[in-house]
Amino acid sequence: MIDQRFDPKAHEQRIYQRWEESGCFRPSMDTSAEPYAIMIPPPNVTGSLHMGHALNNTIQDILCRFERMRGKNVRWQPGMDHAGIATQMVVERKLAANGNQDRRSMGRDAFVEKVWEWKEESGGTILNQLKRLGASCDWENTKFTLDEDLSVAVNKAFVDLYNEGLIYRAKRLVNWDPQFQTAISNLEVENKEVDGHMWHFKYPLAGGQTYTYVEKDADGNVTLEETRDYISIATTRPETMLGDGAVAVHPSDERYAPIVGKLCEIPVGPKEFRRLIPIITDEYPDPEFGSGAVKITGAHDMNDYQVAKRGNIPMYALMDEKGFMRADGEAYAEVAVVALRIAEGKEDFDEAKISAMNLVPDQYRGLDRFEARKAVISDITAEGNAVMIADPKHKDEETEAPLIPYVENKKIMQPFGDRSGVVIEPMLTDQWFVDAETLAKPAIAAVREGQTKFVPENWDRTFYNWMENIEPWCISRQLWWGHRIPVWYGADGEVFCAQTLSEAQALAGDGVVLEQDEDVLDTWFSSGLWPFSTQGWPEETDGLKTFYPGATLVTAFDIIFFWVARMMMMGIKFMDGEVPFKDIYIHAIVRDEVGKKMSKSEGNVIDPVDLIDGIDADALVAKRTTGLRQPEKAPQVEKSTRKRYPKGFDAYGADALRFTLAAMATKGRDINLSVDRVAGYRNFGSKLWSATRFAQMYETGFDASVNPSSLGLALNQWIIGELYKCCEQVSEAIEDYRFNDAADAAYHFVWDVFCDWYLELSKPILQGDDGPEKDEVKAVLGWTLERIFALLHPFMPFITETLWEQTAERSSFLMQQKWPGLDHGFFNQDASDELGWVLKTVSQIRSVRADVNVPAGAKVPASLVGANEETARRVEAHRDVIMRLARLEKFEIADAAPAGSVKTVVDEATVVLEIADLIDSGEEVERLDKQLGKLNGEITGLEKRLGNEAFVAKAPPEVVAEQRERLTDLQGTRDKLSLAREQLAAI
RNA sequence: GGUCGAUUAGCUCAGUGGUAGAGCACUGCAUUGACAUUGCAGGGGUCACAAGUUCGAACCUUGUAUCGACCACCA
Repeated sequence: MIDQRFDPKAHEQRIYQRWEESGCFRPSMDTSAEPYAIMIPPPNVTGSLHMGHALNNTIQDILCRFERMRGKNVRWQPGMDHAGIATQMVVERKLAANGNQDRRSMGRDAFVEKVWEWKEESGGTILNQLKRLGASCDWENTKFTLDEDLSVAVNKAFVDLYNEGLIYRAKRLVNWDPQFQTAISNLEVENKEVDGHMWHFKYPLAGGQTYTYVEKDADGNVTLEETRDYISIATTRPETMLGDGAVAVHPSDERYAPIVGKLCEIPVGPKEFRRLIPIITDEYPDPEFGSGAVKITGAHDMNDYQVAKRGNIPMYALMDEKGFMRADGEAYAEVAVVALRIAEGKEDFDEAKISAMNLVPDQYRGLDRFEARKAVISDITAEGNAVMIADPKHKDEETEAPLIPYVENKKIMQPFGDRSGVVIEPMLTDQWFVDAETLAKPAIAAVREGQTKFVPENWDRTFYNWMENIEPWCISRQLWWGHRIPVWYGADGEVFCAQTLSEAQALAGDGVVLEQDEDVLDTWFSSGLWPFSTQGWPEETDGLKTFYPGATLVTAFDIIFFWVARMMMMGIKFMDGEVPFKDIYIHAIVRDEVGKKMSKSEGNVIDPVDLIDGIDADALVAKRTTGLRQPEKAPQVEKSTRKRYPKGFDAYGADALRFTLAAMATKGRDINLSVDRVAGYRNFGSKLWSATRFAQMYETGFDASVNPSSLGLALNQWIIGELYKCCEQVSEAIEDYRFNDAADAAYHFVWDVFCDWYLELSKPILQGDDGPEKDEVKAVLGWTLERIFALLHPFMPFITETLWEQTAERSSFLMQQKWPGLDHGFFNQDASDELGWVLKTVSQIRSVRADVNVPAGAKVPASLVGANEETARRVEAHRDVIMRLARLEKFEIADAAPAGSVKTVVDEATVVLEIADLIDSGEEVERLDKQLGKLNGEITGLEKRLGNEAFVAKAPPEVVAEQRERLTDLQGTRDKLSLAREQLAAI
């Protein structure tokens, strides 16, 4: 006999170890079996399991276990991502904490060695957490993106793309992270709205020239006309004025037509060396916005960069890699003179010359960019070059309002590094790029042609939208942790791209001294190769042949661009045009139960491991309040956590968590995770456990063989039919990625049908005399339970495997058994009708008893009036069990009902409870009236519909017939009930 | 500005044109034998709003309102 309850802690890890040791997670490599592969989205080596991972991996595990049981050759490919920036950050912080070391003083090799040490010691806890969840990955084939074989793949991919011209080096404006001092891709930049200011400054015209500035309204009437010796500019980033190369206005802007082509002065820096820049036209400025004139700082703004390129405007870089104003090069006085000659067209320039020029005036050199901003603003204002307006604070006063500098407070979008959280600075630097546009085309086509399908399909719009507007992908990072770019330079900068140093040397020729590029590749470059690099590419391995393309990619939408798109591009490119996976299942983001994103700063994170192992309230609060960025938030977090989870979390176990996630995994977008539901599904596991215990009490034969088509009892035929129906529903739902439907179908069958009905119905037989009927029920009971174990196994692997193990001597694991319902579909309509009638009869009698307040324990005499032959037969067959479940003293066929009894109609017959003395006839009339009212409402509706000629003519005939039949049934019921009511009222 | 989505029971959510559903919560009853992590019964919804298509709309179309996500943005 199994224990009274299932204790997850006693079994989960033990069972997992047994599975792993026996090699159950390895692919069968059975050549006759259909291959089935899922590539895990490799978690960061620094990562630890969060709810998103738990959902993601539960879904993958359900698919893998399901397909494995269906006989497929399954590889769930696990591994980890080296996560360049994140990992380097972790280790750098750790070094700083332990003795103030920094990577630059250590040197590259020593630092990288440290990271490896850290990886071996602390990296990859997430993989062990996945095991706690029950993930059936092929662990023996675990890969890491920096493994030697994967690095070979990375180098080959790079070299091939380079040789085809799809990777190139260029000087471009890229997103620069001043904290990590590296370029990052567009995707790693998060644009956030922040409170900002827009300053308005005057750029004086060269040589004191003036012009007539005219503003007109929509009808062409002059609203302002004045003589100006300046052009007004608005900016949110005054410090970049130092690098302006021009002022641009729209070609159609009449206000500035008189001064286009003239020079104006940047009103900052030493007076005697003021730089002059040309006023040019470009389509970019919006005449409606600000003053209509835009300062062009090609080296520090993405839009200005385009304008500068079009107009051949020099792009002066102002900052160093830390985001400080440059302090290198010649003194400002000397450089400014050169810049003036360039602006006047008197001196030629090229890229190298411009980038060597440091146009930061001496007094700003070395300042942090935000300090420099303050200084620039105050200097310009002091000199009187700020645009002034009347102070709005004084607008109601009679005296003239004093003038103040024109500074607008407004929300501006600012780019932040998604890892560092600091403001990103566009910087002109040499970087490596992938020609993403070329690679994207076949990937777009593959989705359009249906070689790869998004599930739910509307995500393809998001995919197209991004892929069709894709920009060159910046793949070089100024980091040390990652795949070093396989490019070597000769002494004169000649480029040799090759997979190894010796190959590069061969290209360069003997004796040439080669230096390898210092940069590493974007982590996503190697992740993009994951579906084939993990299977041995570029070697033609069995793994590659068998498991490429994979079946399904399971991931969240926030990674479609980062990863999915790149795998599509790379997979098609390197695997002869074949897509890396057939389906892309995009699942929801897990939020807290009120729909808030889980975040450390909100203190609402639910750690999956806490739900599995349990955590008490104090520990939970402590966990949620430590590490908050805003300490003032902590007390609130503590309060809300204690209120919501006064007892912390029970140890619900992995199965309950998995089942919850599956049941909530609809094809919508968000999952609001409620701990109550986890508790509910933990109870479901207990229910199954105790049902098994029940079976054991009657010495049920587990491991028995049952032939569904040669059973004697309708009860058994019925439950097996229901089981198969359920198996089919679950299979179809999983195939269709409707995990919630699959979980619901299984839950409903096990609890509502099997436990609540089958077990109750079987009790009289199990507790009765020995004989063939009892033997059959015992066999079917055990057999059905075993199929239930199998059916639930993909969702609840631990408890089902434990039950399997503990109910009989087993020669193999449950996870290796056949998926139920494959071989013999069995459904007996007669048995289904018959048991349907039993269930209906019992339920209705129970309902009536409760309605008229018959004491729950009282046994009442009952009879059935108007039963046809078949019903009479059913009464004989099921009398015992009906009497037991409905608590009847007798249940007999009768010709007429005794007066004053309580009645309910089941199909053609009327059940009569002979309890006139127990009840108040007035209340009973009321009850019947209520039911009749409901019935009449429905009948009226149906009659109206069926009376509508258009309905009868146009609706499908089967629908009309169905409604007719329903109407007849309802009318029959109504007639019987109203007869009962009249009899009762007559007393 | 572009794109996608949501609005159904007190709460969290299913529901692809034909009788409005689940879990939790709530109410009443039930305690020796599988299970109180339980059982039985019950209350509770104008499916955001409006118009349209249709014999018939929670579902299709259009519009409105509110909320959300992503992308791109005005110096």
